[in-house]
Amino acid sequence: MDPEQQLPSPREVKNAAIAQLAQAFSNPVRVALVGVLAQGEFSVDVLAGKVGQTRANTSAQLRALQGAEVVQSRREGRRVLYRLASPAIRRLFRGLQDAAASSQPSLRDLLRDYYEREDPGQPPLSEIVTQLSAGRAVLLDLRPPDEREQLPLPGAREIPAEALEAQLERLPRRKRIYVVCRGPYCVLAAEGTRLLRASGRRVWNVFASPRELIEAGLGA
Amino acid sequence: MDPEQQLPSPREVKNAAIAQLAQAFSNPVRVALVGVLAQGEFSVDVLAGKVGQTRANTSAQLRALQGAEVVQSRREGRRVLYRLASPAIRRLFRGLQDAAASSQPSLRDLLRDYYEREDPGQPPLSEIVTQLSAGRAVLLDLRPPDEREQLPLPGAREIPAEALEAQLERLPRRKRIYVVCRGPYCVLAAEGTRLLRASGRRVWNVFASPRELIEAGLGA
DNA sequence: TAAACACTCAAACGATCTATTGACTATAGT
DNA sequence: ACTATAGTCAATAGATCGTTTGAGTGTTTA
Repeated sequence: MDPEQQLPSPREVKNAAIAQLAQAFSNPVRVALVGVLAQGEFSVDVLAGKVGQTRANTSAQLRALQGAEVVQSRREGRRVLYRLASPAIRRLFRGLQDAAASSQPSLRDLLRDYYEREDPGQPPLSEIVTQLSAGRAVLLDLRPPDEREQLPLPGAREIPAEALEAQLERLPRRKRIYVVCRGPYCVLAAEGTRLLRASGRRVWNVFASPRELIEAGLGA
Repeated sequence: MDPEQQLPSPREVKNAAIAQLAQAFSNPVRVALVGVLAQGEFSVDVLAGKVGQTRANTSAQLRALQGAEVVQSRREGRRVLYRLASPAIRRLFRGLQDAAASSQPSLRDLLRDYYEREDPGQPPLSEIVTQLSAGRAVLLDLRPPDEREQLPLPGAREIPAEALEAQLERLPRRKRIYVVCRGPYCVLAAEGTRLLRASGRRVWNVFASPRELIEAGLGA
């Protein structure tokens, strides 16, 4: 019952486990990797390209994530595919993003500019889904094709972020447009929203991930 | 719009901010400090005692936490009192504990032994509060006095964990007993629950923090 | 069987982190 | 003013981390 023992106490084991888990997220490259893996399952080379790192370093950081039981891997032919280890990890990653956004003033300012979360015109998710189902609004999916296909959004217009400027004409001028990308804090979605607003359209950046949209009933 | 720029892009800023926040939790001593600070506001020396570290190291780790905007401090006389910076941090810490508990097999085994979370006899929080209000059960608060007084639980029997064995007689033999301590993953609560069960009493370790109990209506 | 591909591993380097030591600063009490 | 108390700071040494380089391991295709 003594809280201070010489041998590793359960409390120390617990704190060490939490520290180990947090340590997995303590590096920007690993955070970027988790951010991509939140979209689906990808090979080392694809991940390396998406986060802008060498193959070797990407592999090393993935192994670090695997050691912390944040990701899992499986071999398929000559590729090795990585994915998040559990829904608990997905929730934790979202929690980290929320906490970073709401607790660090510097980031909060950046994000207010970018994401306009408290945009007063933003309806709740259920209302957005209703509008989309009724055809009173359009959903625009800015994800790159390989991420899109891992969890497609039924009925969405699909334009990869980097092609948005060139394909503006595919989008209605008057109808309400909801933009979605990797998740609530995705930079691409924020930039796309700005671009579309500048073109005079009525646009909102949905503060949710594709998964949340589907869970809210999209396409059901 | 190019996702790969040479100057720090917003995405890199965001990932770096998340990494910095996670880094604050990547050390067992800092995790222990946050765990204590989740209970209230304490001075450096008190914290050093609770986590079993020197004053200097405790101060240094607190400064690291402050740099990540996880804690704040204020001076009162010759003491400096630290506290968590925001409710967002409190939520994040809880999320980290949940994720660690549910995702790391090694820890999950340890915790199953200790916390018996899936104890089939454990009613929902609201029901527990109802039983307590009606006097059909007893709430036992095992926190040390200095933490207890930061957020007292109305109507609870107060026995610090290390005094529990000596004061067993203060507790009823037949009535249902709910044990609470620092939070759902508190080792002291788990050990206390075991001790009480061994004495033949009907005991449950409430899977909640004192704050959650009060928010569930305790004493209202 | 050889070549190409996708990835991992080992070594190595500088950078960062952790904890200790002892000196230093600020406040309160005598 | 002196002393005790509470905390911070600077220096340091050992450990860990992050990334690159080049070699090595499986797997598939030619």
